[in-house]
Amino acid sequence: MTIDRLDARLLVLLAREPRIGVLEMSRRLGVARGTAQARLDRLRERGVIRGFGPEVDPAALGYPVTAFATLEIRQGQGADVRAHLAGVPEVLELHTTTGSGDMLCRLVARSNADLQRVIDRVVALDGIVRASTAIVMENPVPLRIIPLVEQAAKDVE
Amino acid sequence: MTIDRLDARLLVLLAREPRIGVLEMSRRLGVARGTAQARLDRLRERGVIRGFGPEVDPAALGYPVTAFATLEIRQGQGADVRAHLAGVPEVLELHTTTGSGDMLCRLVARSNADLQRVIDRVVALDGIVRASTAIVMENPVPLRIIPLVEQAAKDVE
DNA sequence: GTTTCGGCTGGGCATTCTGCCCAGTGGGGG
DNA sequence: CCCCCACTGGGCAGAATGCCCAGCCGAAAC
Repeated sequence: MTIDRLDARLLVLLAREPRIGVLEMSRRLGVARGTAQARLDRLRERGVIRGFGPEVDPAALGYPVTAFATLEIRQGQGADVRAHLAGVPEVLELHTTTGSGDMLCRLVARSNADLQRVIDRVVALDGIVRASTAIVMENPVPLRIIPLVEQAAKDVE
Repeated sequence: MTIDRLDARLLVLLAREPRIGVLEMSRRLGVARGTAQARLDRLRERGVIRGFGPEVDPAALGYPVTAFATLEIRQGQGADVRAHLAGVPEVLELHTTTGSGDMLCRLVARSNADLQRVIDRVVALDGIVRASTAIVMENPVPLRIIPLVEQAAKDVE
């Protein structure tokens, strides 16, 4: 459940230049190809690397508006709400959080006006008592993992 | 600023099996290799595909606790706060949102107890007036993009 | 109507990478 | 003290890549 410096360097390298192959990776890291290959395989096995899915920009798909909605859920309606929200394409992410039946979800929309449509669709379910929405204006720190990887590697030293 | 059905099929295919190459992709899609290559290049140029970074699971790095913190910011301190939070590895993401100087950030920690340390570090700055934290218990819908891609393709038809 | 142009096809080419194998080495744990 | 595991450095066939080409087609421009 931990990574060493070589793993960390590998992850950072992969994060910066995802398209490089195992051979090039081994060259940059200064290890044999088999080693790089084995490390990579192990990271995937252990679940550290979940996958290499393409990062798609919703804005480039025509959904430039992002918002976070906090949902207050009626007791015992959790499963219904989850299923409902999973069926809404504009819901990119859903978490259940501490607090009285609360959920937090990330939404996207084609415009601020369109956001209303999305929210209406989200709350169009009995199990949802109330929704409080915060529209994202800026994203000073986009989802990142490198600093954490480096921190995790340091903690092991 | 839009994608057609072939683009959508390509994105979905790529999301499901990220490691397949251009040749295999063209076979699955039933088009010439050059076409698949060209579509892929264009999607990257247009910014629809931002990259293929590895998806790293913080839990597997030893950070199984995720939380969202809403920060109330003192007027005019935005830049300081952004710089401060960018320097904290456990801050995976930061957004500025509508509302009075509010920000929303995603945090991870090694444990619930460790979360206290992270929050302390986050709020250790004059510019931050107050922090309200919600700990994530479940993640019924992990960050996803496929449904939105399919929706975007349908809207074009 | 006719021309032009961008996208797609299907193919060929040299280069590179992959997946898989091997024997040999070195250090740490049993 | 020995064994095991990780790493090294190498070889091999097969596959994919990057890059080129000529030809075809439909749509938009003229």
